[in-house]
Amino acid sequence: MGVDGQRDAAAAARQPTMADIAAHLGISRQLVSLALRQQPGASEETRRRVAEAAGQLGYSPHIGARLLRQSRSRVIGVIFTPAHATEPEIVEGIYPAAENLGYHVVLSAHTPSRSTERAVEELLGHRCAAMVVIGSNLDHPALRSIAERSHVPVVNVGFGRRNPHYDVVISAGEAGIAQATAHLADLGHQGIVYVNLPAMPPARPRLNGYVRTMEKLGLATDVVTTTDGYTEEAGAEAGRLLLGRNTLPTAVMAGNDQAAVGVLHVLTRHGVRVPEDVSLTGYDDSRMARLSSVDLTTVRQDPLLMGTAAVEAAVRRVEHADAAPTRTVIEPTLVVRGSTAAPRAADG
Amino acid sequence: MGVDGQRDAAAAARQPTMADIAAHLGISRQLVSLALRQQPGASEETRRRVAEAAGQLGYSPHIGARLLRQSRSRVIGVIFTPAHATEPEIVEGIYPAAENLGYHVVLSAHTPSRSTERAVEELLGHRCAAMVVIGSNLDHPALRSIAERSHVPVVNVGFGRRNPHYDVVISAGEAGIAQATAHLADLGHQGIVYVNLPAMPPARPRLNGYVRTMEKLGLATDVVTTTDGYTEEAGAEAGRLLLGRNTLPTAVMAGNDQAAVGVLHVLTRHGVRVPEDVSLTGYDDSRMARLSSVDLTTVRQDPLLMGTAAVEAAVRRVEHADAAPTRTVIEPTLVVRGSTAAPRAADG
DNA sequence: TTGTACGCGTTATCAA
DNA sequence: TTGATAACGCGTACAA
Repeated sequence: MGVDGQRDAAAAARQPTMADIAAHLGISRQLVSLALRQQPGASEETRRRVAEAAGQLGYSPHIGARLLRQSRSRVIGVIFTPAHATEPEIVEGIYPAAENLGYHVVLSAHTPSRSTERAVEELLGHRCAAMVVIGSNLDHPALRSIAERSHVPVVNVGFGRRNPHYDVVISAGEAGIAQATAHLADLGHQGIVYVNLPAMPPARPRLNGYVRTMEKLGLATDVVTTTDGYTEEAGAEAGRLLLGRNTLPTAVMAGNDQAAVGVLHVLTRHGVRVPEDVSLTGYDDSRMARLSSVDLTTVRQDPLLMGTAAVEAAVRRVEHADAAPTRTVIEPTLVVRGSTAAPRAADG
Repeated sequence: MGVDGQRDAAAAARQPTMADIAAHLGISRQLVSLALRQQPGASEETRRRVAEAAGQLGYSPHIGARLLRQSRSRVIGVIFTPAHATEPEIVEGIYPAAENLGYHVVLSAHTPSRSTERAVEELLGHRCAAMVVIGSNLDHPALRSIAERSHVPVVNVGFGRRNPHYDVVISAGEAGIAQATAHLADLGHQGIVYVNLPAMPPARPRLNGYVRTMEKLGLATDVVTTTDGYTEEAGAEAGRLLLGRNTLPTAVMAGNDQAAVGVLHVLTRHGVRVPEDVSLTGYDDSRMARLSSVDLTTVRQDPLLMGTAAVEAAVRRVEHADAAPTRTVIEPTLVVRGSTAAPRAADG
């Protein structure tokens, strides 16, 4: 009782531990551990009492201590950029996927003031078993270097070719843009402009999808290239370039949703109606695209699926040390909304 | 040499530890610890060799082990919603602020599939010294319960009154809206509609700011209330309500930027020009508001400042156990852009 | 300047 | 079914 009292009093100051629960119930720490982990070795009655005491004392397991003891880490580190558009949704997909496979998630933000290097360093400090890097601005050598130095499997999400150093999870940008292009051609469009955003990491496959599909359809390509960035601002720049032409095209495809919204703003502000005068498509199926006021035809990457694929690739590498890095391609789907319609010439 | 060789070989499989560095250099592990932490007790030469070996072996300190050993935790847990608009910017402000004060940051996401409770549980598992909760959808009793059960200081960012259970960091919504209202009145507007978003946690003070300022100016209040949500969709709903009226007001103030953009989309799509026909204001100075295609007059909350204030409040509570929770009000500033102008009647 | 001994909270191995 | 003991990586007295 004297010892219990001391334990209880001390527990008020710090987070309760297994020892506190054990002292509280008058049993050993180890038994508490077994009971909490649902391992064989504790009686039903003991299990019940331990669970009750844990809830009552506000016990939560010390993740660091557990990790320290266990030989193998069950932590997946995730590097992401908070301010970006699609990445948060991928993060949302990572949590349930990791949980299903029995892994923890530790997030590390990459911001203008916090380099990817720092984010990596922190994740290694948490002894993550693998790292998922979402939408980084790193090139192949940089990613390769991280994978080699960190001694843990690395999964790059968003772009990249198959390679022996890190896994890649990617949406089939070429196929997605091809679908959107074919959709516009089916509606009767012939003058289809593509707004290329070279600063966007997965810009190249999307451009390829446009060029190849147009060639296959026997249509002339018409690409507007923005100078920098790949957000609304870049789209607005493209919109102004289009307005400076003698005649507008009947359809515009933007490299992503944000740029499409930038185009939309500029066009509508100048009295051009979408889709009556110009059809418009985006890419990503971001939240903005779904707004009734935007209602953008776009291509869905399924960020949840990408998050799941990233976790599965990571866990596969963790649990099979000799497995070679893979490249997973998530097939995108066209989402037709109100921003595309047949061109007026084809109407009459 | 035999022992060193074993250490080196074993280090290839796991992350290197201080013991690996020590074995590599033939010195004691504790000396490595002193040298790495820049503590007195190691020679200049030793320090240099240790730093070199650490870099060479790819050593990074084991955060969990360090936390376990040290009596006091220097970790600040942050709960945020990845998909929200302003919160990521607050997160970006938290990192440098925490670093300045010598604290680590551990993020925990609150998503549709991951409750705040879970996020709290995980942060407690990391033995954070304090928790910062950003833009939660919890009410006062829930926050109070978290603060009491977790035994660590809690800082709520975004809304809330002063109370004895947790700190509050808030932007002065009333003052911000008052500034925007006065700005519109100065331009000559008299029929100023406020788009109230009751689902938004800090809705009340903003509404108050509008009502009180209008009364002070002797103008009639005119509030449009949305049914749910507080994003573009809610703004679009308000925009449609306004279009259904016989005459449009000359100025519309939205409860936040997202709603303002929703209003903007609906109005411009129906041929209403902003600001020529209707002036429009938002709140938050989000990235969207700064886009040249949106160019929204808004109120700046300074998310970085809020992040800094949240960290400072948390650290204060951590380092002064008997300190009472505070309420920090960040003064917002009006940002005048192109979406507001004098009404046409006042022009002639 | 360097090394020894111990403990943080947990899990794992073994014996009772 | 339970309990003693060791170990994970690190920091910190204290001794050499």
